[in-house]
Amino acid sequence: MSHQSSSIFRGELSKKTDVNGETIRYYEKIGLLPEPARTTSGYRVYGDLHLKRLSFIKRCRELGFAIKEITELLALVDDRKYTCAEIRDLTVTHLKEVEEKISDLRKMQKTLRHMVSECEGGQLPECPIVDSLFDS
Amino acid sequence: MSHQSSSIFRGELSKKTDVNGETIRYYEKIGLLPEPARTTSGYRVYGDLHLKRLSFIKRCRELGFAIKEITELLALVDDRKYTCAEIRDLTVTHLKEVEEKISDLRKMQKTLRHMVSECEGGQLPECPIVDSLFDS
DNA sequence: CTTGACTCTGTAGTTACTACAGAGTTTATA
DNA sequence: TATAAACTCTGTAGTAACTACAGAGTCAAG
Repeated sequence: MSHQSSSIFRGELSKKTDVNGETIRYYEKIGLLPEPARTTSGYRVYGDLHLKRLSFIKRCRELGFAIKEITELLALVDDRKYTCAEIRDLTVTHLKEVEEKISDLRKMQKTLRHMVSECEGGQLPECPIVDSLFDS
Repeated sequence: MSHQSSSIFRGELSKKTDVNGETIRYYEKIGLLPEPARTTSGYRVYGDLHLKRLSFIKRCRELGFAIKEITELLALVDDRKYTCAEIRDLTVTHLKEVEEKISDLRKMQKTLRHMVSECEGGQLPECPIVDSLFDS
């Protein structure tokens, strides 16, 4: 038996996962992270499962999943009833959202670039950017 | 003198600009849209200047400018002291923000696409997506 | 035994809106 | 003219996902 379950306080969980300490409390409050055990004085005591779960959450957030989406993913995983197809569906849906955002931002980028290219950045109060912002 | 200044209520300003009526009130509250005149009964009365300004704001928002950025743009324009270079700077800064978002989202897109491509979407509770979410 | 670093709770602030509730006003129609 | 529909008013609260306190208690080192 070589693996010991490590017990840590919030600060260390925060360090290990690179998730803000307040955010950890927040995740607990909204039910994303299960309530940990407490010391007699009330300190939260986290174990390996919390560490694993919080890392999962962090990775999902980094990939732009919304909390609600993560909740769904975790619900499937927690149930142990998920099928690969369900997880895939959620991921594909999220991927589509990401791609739509990219497409919106590309449109902005194009327009902004055009506006900037029209502008010579002179010292006069005549600006084609302002003009184009006023003409919709 | 053929141009009359049109006086309209909030609902019509909302329709003409396609900006939610509550949002108009909000813009007034935060000082983005100047307080309009009122009828004796207290109804807001908007004129052409409000229409023009709100259209400007809307166009900026569509281009992803933050309220704070729009405030800065409008301050420069209101002062009549702006130079083309200042406006250009703000726009270039914003363009860079947009481009960073695109770059972040592209990374997400790439990872998500890879995850999805690894997954066959079968009926079994074994999912490479879940695995890759758990391994950071 | 005291100092500093940690943790606890609850609450408020952030961004950019959106959505009421409850009351008064205007307008169109019968 | 009466009344009903549609509009507007105010203030407040909710949304997403945190972040930042204040004020109090706790733990570890020197």
